[in-house]
Amino acid sequence: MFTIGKLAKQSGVKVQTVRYYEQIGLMPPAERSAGNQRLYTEAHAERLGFIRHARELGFPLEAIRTLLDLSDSPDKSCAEADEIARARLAEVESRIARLEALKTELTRMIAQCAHGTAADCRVIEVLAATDHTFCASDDHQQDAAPRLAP
Amino acid sequence: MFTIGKLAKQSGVKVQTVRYYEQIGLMPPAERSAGNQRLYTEAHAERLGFIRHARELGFPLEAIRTLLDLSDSPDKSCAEADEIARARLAEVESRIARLEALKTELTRMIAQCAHGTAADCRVIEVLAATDHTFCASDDHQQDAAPRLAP
DNA sequence: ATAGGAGCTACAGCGACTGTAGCTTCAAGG
DNA sequence: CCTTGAAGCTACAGTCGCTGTAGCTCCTAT
Repeated sequence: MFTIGKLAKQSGVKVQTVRYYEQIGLMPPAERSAGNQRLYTEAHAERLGFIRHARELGFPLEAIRTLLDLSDSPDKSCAEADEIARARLAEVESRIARLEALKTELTRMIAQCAHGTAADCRVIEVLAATDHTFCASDDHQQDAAPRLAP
Repeated sequence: MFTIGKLAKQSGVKVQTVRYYEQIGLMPPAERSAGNQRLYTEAHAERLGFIRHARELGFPLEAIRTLLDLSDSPDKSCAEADEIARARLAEVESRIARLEALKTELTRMIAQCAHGTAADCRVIEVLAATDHTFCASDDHQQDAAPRLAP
């Protein structure tokens, strides 16, 4: 049995985050010591490790919830897990494609910058072109702004 | 002079978002009609177009604020704009690299899934491995969870 | 006995919006 | 002229996944 601090250190997740996971029901409520401190076992550490790893792979917490449910009931079909992973893969692939388009455009913008005044700045000029005249493709949408065109 | 609805439609930004940009000072306060409705000119439309385009390229609003300031004072050096664009490019490149690593790992996970029960599911097994035994690389960090290791 | 580190709860804040409630105003049709 | 419905207004809550803070209590070492 160890405290939340040890658990956090062991798993590389912050103390606050562990409490947050408990609050949203991703981690089960921990047992408490006489002085009301949370006490954890290896089982908790494993579950938290699972969550952390899934987060590193970019799965949203709701997906992780489902994956944990599946992992808790080993007799269920893993089709759902497969589907979640495939959806995440598709997402990653589409993000890569969009980012490649961004990279192309940013590279062009920067290459053409003559390092003069803002009036002649290619970077600013490209951004100001409402018609995307200077863009290599129209695909540079929805990166940091995922809901621009819903 | 046109209303916020036309401006929003014309520029592909939502009405709420336009008001939000005004609220945070990215768009100047609009003139108002007798009945207190916002009235916009072409100049506003251009500025909003600039913002939208920059958002599509993933620039954060603070960076856009700086870029707009530069664009408003054409005599300044464009070095700052160049720097912002370069920083964004670096960010995009590092995200691509990380996403490629994720893609590799997700692909492997999915390929090994035998479509049986959760007990034998490769997807779940990989996630449960706290030591990253099954990972092709340790680089699959900080995608959807950018602050896991701050 | 005391110091200080670790734990506790509760809540605010991040970025960039989005959605809702509950109003007022405007434009078109009857 | 009146009504209706769309579009506008403000103000605020919610999204996601945490992170940070305030103001406590508790545990451990000296």
